[in-house]
Amino acid sequence: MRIGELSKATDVPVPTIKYYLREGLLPAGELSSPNQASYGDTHVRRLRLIRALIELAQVPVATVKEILESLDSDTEPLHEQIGRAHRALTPTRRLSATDDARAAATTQVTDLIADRGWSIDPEAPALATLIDTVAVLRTLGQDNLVAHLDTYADAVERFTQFEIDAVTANPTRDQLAESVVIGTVLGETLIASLRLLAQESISADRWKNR
Amino acid sequence: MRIGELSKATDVPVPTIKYYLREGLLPAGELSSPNQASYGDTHVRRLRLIRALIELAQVPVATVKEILESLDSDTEPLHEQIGRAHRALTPTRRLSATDDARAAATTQVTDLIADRGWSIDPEAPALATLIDTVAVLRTLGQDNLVAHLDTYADAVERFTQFEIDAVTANPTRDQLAESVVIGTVLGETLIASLRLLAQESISADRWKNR
DNA sequence: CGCTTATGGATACTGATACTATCCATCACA
DNA sequence: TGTGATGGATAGTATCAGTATCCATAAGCG
Repeated sequence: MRIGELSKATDVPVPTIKYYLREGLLPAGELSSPNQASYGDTHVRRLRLIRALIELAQVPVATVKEILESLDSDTEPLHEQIGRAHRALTPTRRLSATDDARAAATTQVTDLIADRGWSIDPEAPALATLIDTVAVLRTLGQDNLVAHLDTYADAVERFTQFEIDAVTANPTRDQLAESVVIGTVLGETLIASLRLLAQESISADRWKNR
Repeated sequence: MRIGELSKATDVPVPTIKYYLREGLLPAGELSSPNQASYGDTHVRRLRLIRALIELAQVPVATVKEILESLDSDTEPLHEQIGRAHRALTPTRRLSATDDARAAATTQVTDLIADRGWSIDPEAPALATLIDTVAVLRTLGQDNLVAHLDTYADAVERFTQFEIDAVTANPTRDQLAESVVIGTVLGETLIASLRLLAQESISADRWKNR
């Protein structure tokens, strides 16, 4: 398959494919001569994955690169790989919540984790994000949402459990790792859009007239 | 409160505040003379909200503007407002899934909605995103994840229901609308980070050694 | 009163990101 | 044999989210 065909197969413009090659998102094709390379099925798959991450999940190119690199290093333990993907997916932010809201958020989240018996690395990037989010919600006066953190955690635990099960069903380790990454990233998009739909439906029922 | 104090109170640099004023994210302060304005508590709140949307939820500035405009138009019915926020939050994308995956995804999602009795506008932006996501997951060979769409929907329905309840508790319509927007956007961040934490915990338990 | 600092408003500049465009010396193939 | 595609390199572009600079004026202090 030449680059033009790859482009046709995936609907990605040739210059964009070249760009991804340059950036190291997509492995180079097999060179048969200095200006002739051939691409295979893995390239089609990989390219589709790249586009899904970028367009659907809005992951920045640099982050996609990191994620794919971790995917391609099969020496790394799976749990490490997940950690790497999580880190890549969690932006660093510096936020303005009031100090007491932040303190309250920290204890609330710590308690939640303890209550559920979750084993969380204190350095986990998602931990900081969660605390920040709770703190901001409090600062913005949304205490009644935050009060039900537990309900959220219940629901989340539910689908996370089966996600891991579904993903574990993969026979080879490589497939497993890929599934984990895809599941982590696109799963979020899936959940988010389901949630918006559910909201729309419920809001339609409840607020037709307000 | 002058702009410098507003800056100190929210930890947002003065030039950035000026930028938000220019862009119409933040209403102008009350002018006492041609170059002297005073800002109040609403500005502090609004600015915090803006930063939360931008930094935590990664919402682009232009989208924040749209959302806030809809928030400030109290003539608009609540359901319309939510639709507007959803539209602003859903990026338009053009994706490469295989045609049969896309067809399968469309029927699956349509069935899901019918089964649950959800009332969804066929134009709902989240609908297209959901179909795309399912289609891409299928194309990428993640059928076992997609097979449990229903499980996801269950969990999502669970917290959406109580979110709407929590938010409905707001006394005034303005507060309600604000809560809805904050809940919609920051709720997603909350759920996403909870999910990452749950994943980390389960993955730690299961794959310590792989 | 005078002097330093801050302010509102306007305009210009910057750095990052994600591509596009152009060029060129091959190469495939009709 | 010539027309179009290709790999590789380099340069250009559009958008985004701020920063920086300037200016005339105003506030706060000593």
